[in-house]
Amino acid sequence: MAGKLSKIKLNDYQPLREVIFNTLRDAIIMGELKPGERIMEVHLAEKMGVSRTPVRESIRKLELEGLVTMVPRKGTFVSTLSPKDIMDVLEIRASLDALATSLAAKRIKDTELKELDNVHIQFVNYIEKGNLQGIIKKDVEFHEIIYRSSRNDRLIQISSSLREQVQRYRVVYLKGYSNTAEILDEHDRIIKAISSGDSKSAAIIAEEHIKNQEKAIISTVNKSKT
Amino acid sequence: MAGKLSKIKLNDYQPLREVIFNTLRDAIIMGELKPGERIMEVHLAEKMGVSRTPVRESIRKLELEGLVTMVPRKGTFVSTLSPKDIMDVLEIRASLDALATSLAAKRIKDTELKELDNVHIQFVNYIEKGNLQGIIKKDVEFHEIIYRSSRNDRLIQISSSLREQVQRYRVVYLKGYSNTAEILDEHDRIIKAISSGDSKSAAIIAEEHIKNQEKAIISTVNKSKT
DNA sequence: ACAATGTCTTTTGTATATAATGTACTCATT
DNA sequence: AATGAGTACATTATATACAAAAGACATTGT
Repeated sequence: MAGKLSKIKLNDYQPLREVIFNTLRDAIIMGELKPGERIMEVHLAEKMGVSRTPVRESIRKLELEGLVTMVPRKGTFVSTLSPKDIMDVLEIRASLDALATSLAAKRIKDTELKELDNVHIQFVNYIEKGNLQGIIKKDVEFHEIIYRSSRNDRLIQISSSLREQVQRYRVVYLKGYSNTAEILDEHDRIIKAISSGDSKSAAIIAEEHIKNQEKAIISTVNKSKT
Repeated sequence: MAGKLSKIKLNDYQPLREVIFNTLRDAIIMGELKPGERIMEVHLAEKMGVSRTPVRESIRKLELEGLVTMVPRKGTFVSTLSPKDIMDVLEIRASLDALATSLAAKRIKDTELKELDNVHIQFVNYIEKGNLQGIIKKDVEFHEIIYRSSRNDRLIQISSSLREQVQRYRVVYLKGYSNTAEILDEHDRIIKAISSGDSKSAAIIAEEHIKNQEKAIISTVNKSKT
């Protein structure tokens, strides 16, 4: 059991900068820190009861993730998120989701397939109950399992960063999901394609799935313009 | 002329951490810092004549780019780069290059098309002369123009980070290019597809182009095993 | 009244100091 | 001789101190 213990301890310790990084990232994604809002090191450090150093290090990482924008000797701001930005992200995600799903169709294990089924069932449940938090959670899990099953670590990493961006946009501008029925149906078809090992159609459906999101967002943007 | 002066000054100023970040990144990509090699803050700071702070901040960013690996309270090491890692990267690049090239076929401007032609001509020249440095440079430029023409900023950013990884692998393990004739032919066909606006075949050719690189690398790996 | 300049404040950029942790080595004990 | 505790050393993690730059505002000259 020593292995387990040491592993637990390893997961246990987190440097302050990691804690702060996660806190800030979540705050930005969940819209608590709004696009364009200024981030001041001293202020944050005081608020969290730490010194500026770990705060600074966290901000550097957020910068590379694109969540904040730094202007040298001026300050740091929460990145703005234009419709063009989110279109760019979705354009990429369409490709990468297609890739991940087709890889998953080839490489998924039985246990993962079962997980996928379970998560989907819970997803359907939450939709029926109208539980938005639950819906979001299970939607994220659904795609996470697929990405994990692709057996491509870097793909997992990149796509989760992209997913964050979309999530952020959704929270800040859309404030929720729409067309859940359609999403549900697409998830159904994705599961079928993966479980039958049909990587070609898995890719096609996954790509459509994202493109439909694009359309939904475009229509919302246009609506808010008029 | 005041505008020009102030503009120059603006571009001129780079925080130390940026300079260090770039220096270290290049050193890793060019194989001067070898995979697994340890990176010590004090040591680097002394060597570059600065304090530890900007060095640390640079390392944080390198970590997020995946070029170094940190173990809390132990130290930082140049990331190792297994064949599996590089296969993962190429798998993604195949998709993203296909995407970028198909987008470029739709969105490229005449001036960029001319640039592309020019770079390709220079590329051919360098191949004939056997100038390896030149070949690499023009190959990079070729793909950079295509990515730029995709008009998708995030795609540009992600793919250039992936390209760095491949480049690093090439330098560290392969120490050069092979099958230049094939690459040349593929670039030719990519230009044709883009200039005729044929996004479908542009995507297909670009994907093949990367997959051929995969094959080349796989065969080299297998060769070095025996 | 308006523009230019200077100074004052705020905030970031960099350096250094202190604390905590991991590693390696020595020495004693079995 | 092998193992384990203890200790010294190396290195990172965090905090604080100091320097430099940018922005705001007031003051002064025209």
